[in-house]
Amino acid sequence: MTLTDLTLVTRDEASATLVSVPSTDAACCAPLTRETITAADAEVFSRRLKALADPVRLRLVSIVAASEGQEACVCDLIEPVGLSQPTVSHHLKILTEAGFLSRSKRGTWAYYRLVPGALDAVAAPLRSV
Amino acid sequence: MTLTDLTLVTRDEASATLVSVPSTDAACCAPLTRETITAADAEVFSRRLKALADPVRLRLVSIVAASEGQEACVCDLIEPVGLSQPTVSHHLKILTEAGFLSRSKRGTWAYYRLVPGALDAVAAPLRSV
DNA sequence: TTCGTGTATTGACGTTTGTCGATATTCTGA
DNA sequence: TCAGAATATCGACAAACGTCAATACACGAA
Repeated sequence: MTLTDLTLVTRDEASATLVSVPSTDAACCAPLTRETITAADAEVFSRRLKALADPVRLRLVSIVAASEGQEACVCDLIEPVGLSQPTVSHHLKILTEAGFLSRSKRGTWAYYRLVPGALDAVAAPLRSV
Repeated sequence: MTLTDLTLVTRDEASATLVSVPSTDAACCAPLTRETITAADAEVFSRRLKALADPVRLRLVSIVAASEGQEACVCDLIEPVGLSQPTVSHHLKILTEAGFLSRSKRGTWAYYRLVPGALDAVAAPLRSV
């Protein structure tokens, strides 16, 4: 899990609210505009956003979602994004560790699949209603 | 505008789809899972996500939204995030240039306000329905 | 077991990012 | 006009990031 390396206290000279425990909300936290996000929740949420905030990774997610059976192997993704195989694997790892993709190996091929609801969970805290 | 430094063609040895023009969709692009995002749209969308993908900036957006009249001056934001004034101004600039906040100066104070619909516009392409 | 193929990891490199102190800018009030 | 206050910009620095070539690993086929 990516949560294991989460630093709960980044600046201990700051206020006590920075030490609060992350929300147990599946979507990480309440809508940003409804109540002030805690420092811990902001850390968790920004981690997920960072994983998505790269043009190559956005394309990978999109291509996987649009593929036959919502899954694709690495070999199918190298040519569309135009990067080296190690780089593509690296991006896929980041997306997988962030919970957006799941990996299943069949033979020598590694198939990546979109995790249902993962994108919606990120979108939820951004919605105003 | 931040769009002026957008490099439409990053790798000309890649496929022709990388050279396509960005979508005119207000939300930047169609849902990621509905159709494959173009390289240009991915560049634009990742720029907005990057602006949001920082724990301090998430807190700033959240605090501004929760403030009286949905606006706050820099002086109100320094203490809650526990960083220096130049750093807070820097983050506010990034959020403003990305279109999430608007700035209005009254006297020596600079008031930042949430741009209506800006967060929803980012959330839209992430939704599966 | 050995070979070939698909994928992951490692190590290196240049670029970008977040932060600060120092300083510049802009405005108010006297 | 000048002094002080709020904010923005600049320059520097360490840390994180994106990329690649080289290499290691895992698996199927012969």
